Amino acid sequence: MAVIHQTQIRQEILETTRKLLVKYGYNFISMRKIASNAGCALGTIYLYFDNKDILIHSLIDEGFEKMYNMLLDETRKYEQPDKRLEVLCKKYISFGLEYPEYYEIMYLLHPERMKRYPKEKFRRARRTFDLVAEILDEVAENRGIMLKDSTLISYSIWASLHGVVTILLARRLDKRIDQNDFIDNVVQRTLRSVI
Amino acid sequence: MAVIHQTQIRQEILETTRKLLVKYGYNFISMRKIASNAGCALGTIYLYFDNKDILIHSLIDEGFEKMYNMLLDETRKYEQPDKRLEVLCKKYISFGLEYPEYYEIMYLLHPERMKRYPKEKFRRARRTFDLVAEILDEVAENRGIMLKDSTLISYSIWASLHGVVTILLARRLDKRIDQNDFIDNVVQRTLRSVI
Amino acid sequence: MAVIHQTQIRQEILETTRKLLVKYGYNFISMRKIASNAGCALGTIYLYFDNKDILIHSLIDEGFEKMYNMLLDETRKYEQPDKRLEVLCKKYISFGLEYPEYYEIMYLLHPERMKRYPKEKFRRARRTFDLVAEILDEVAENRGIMLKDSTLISYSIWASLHGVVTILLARRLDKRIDQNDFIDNVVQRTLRSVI
Amino acid sequence: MAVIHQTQIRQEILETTRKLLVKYGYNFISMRKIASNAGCALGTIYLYFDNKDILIHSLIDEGFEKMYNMLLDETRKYEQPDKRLEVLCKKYISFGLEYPEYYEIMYLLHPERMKRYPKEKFRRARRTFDLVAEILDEVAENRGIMLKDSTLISYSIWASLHGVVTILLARRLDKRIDQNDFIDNVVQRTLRSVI
DNA sequence: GATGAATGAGCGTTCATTCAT
DNA sequence: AATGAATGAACGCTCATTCAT
Repeated sequence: MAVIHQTQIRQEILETTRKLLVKYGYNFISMRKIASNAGCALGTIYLYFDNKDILIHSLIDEGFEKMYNMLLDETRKYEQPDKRLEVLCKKYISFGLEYPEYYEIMYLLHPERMKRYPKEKFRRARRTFDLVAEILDEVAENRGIMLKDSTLISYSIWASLHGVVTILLARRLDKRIDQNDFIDNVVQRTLRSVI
Repeated sequence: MAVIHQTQIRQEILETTRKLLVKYGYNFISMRKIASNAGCALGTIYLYFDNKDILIHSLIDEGFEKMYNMLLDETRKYEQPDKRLEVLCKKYISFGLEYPEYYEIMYLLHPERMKRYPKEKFRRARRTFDLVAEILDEVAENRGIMLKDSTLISYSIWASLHGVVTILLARRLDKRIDQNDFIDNVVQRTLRSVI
Repeated sequence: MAVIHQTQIRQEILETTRKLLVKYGYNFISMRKIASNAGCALGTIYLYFDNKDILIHSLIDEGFEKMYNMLLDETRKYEQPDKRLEVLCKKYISFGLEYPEYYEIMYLLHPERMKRYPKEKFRRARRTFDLVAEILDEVAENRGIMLKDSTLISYSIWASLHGVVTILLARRLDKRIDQNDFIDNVVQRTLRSVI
Repeated sequence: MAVIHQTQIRQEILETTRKLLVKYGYNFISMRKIASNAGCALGTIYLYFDNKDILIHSLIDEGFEKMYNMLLDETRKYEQPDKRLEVLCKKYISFGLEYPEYYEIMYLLHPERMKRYPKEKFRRARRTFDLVAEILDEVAENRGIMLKDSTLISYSIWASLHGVVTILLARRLDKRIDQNDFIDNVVQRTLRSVI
């Protein structure tokens, strides 16, 4: 019972933090605001998270988990390798745009500046690349060719997708350009260039 | 003499800010840290910059100027359009890696933190895209085709290059992958996919 | 227990602020001086008062309340209208001299510094004038005359009383003149001139 | 020549300070603003005034001088004692309203809080009261009575007039009351009550 | 386990004053 | 005599963290 209760408060804190993160951004959330929005006392947060960094890190973990599951679910819907790769790219971008709060803390914070974040946790992020690499191998096999280094290409593809997301999240796309055209162009270029 | 001295301190403040930006990131620099690292009093900064935003904006301006000049100089060395596009891409990435402090504030700062930034200054940023679009038109002309929208493609290319830079600056590239291979792969994919 | 403790610190802050107001005046008190004199941390003040203005406003409220009650209590002791008016005048002055800290912020603060003061609270201040007007009407009725405008005369009387208080608080009365003679003279002139 | 020049800058500084005082109020003027508005360097002010307080004090001196001269000029226009007293009262109030910047520093600053102000300078202020007392004596003589203490009555009258000015400067007069009616009522009450 | 009052370092900014030139 | 760059204490305020209850 007690354990269940603990988990409930913990989850409530995490969810509230996520909501505040999307609403106000990383720099404008405070432990006070989190506590009052989560409906618990300020001190209570510290029972579940040693400090603010660790709370944020927990969200990062959640984010990697959520993204991986979403990409996996989406790609499972299709069988054709090229199609699987296409939906993977599109879903990656839409995840970033749909969950900017996750995306920001997952990919925009410098690991070196997050001194208290255990670096081995970033390994969890790697699962996403393994998924891309896997699908790339399928694509290659399907096309009857050999990919020299599907991991390298995975990261290369990621660069383009990540570029799209960060540009859009930072609202740096020129107003004269349609967001969907922009996304489509990058995705098509990316698919076209994979050999 | 006095003027030289003025410029020295002003430059010292700008350089210190740049260094601290690399080291700690935008969110964790303060006027106090800048002052103490620059070896001047807190109030002295305000003799040269009206407020923190304007100090940062001065760096942004410098960054846009520097980047544009570097890209222009580099592309001028070559005549062949495809070559010009290639060195443009490579130089863009190397600028980002060489001047991370500029790159961060130029392209990663959230618009909400740029509220005080005079909008007309963003035009300076656009010059880079104009340069890309211009070279793209040359490439198309050279290949005897018409580009429907070189501006859209400029931004699309930018997304890939920007993705590379941000991944590398955030130290998110898997250690098993060679940084130069990564850069080359993205650049080659990018060039290959431009039609 | 906790509540009592809360109230104690809150009261300590209010009292300290009052003392510092007398000693240094509105312009030279700071949250830091208040905190150190109240024996608490700077941040603690903000647990009880959202900002400096609200802290001052709380004192203003207290002052209006206290003054009104004192005047009401004093005038209730007497029945004869002229006597009631006389004690009202004298009590007004003695309130000002006894609680200079209240008086200063109640009546000497510039409107520009009161911008955050909720305007409806000024109504509380008006109760004092209503009391004067009321007694003036009694005086007139008692003398068998009609006062054309008891509100105007209330403010006119106030001017004289306020003048006395501010002169004495600013220590501007010539040393050769006895303070009590001064007060008596103004009060007698005031009473005599009311028709 | 040099002396004349000195005096010119000194006067420019004093005038600028006065203007800024009326425009922004005592708390919002700074030595920097004074210097830039006076068209001299910041350091130059310190050649003529040891510190900010002394600069303000010089203005106080000017104010007392100016007020005395204005009251003297005005009362000299008339011969009839009661009339002379009336215009004295009215001029006093109109001086306060016309030169709020002077009035504020002359009469609203606590001498104790102006630690560096030489107290003997306040004696200059006394000339005004001497003028009132003088006219009061004329009034009494004219009416064929003896004033027991014209100095006391001078201060008593002053209290009423000072009350009017401070209420109006602090914008504390009820909006429903006409300012001129208010002034007239106090002046008439004051004149009527002088015996 | 849960609370929330209390802390104090830190923030961006202002400003009277000093002093080398 | 005149300058203005430089200083550093002070301001109002925020916030992560601690700890007695």
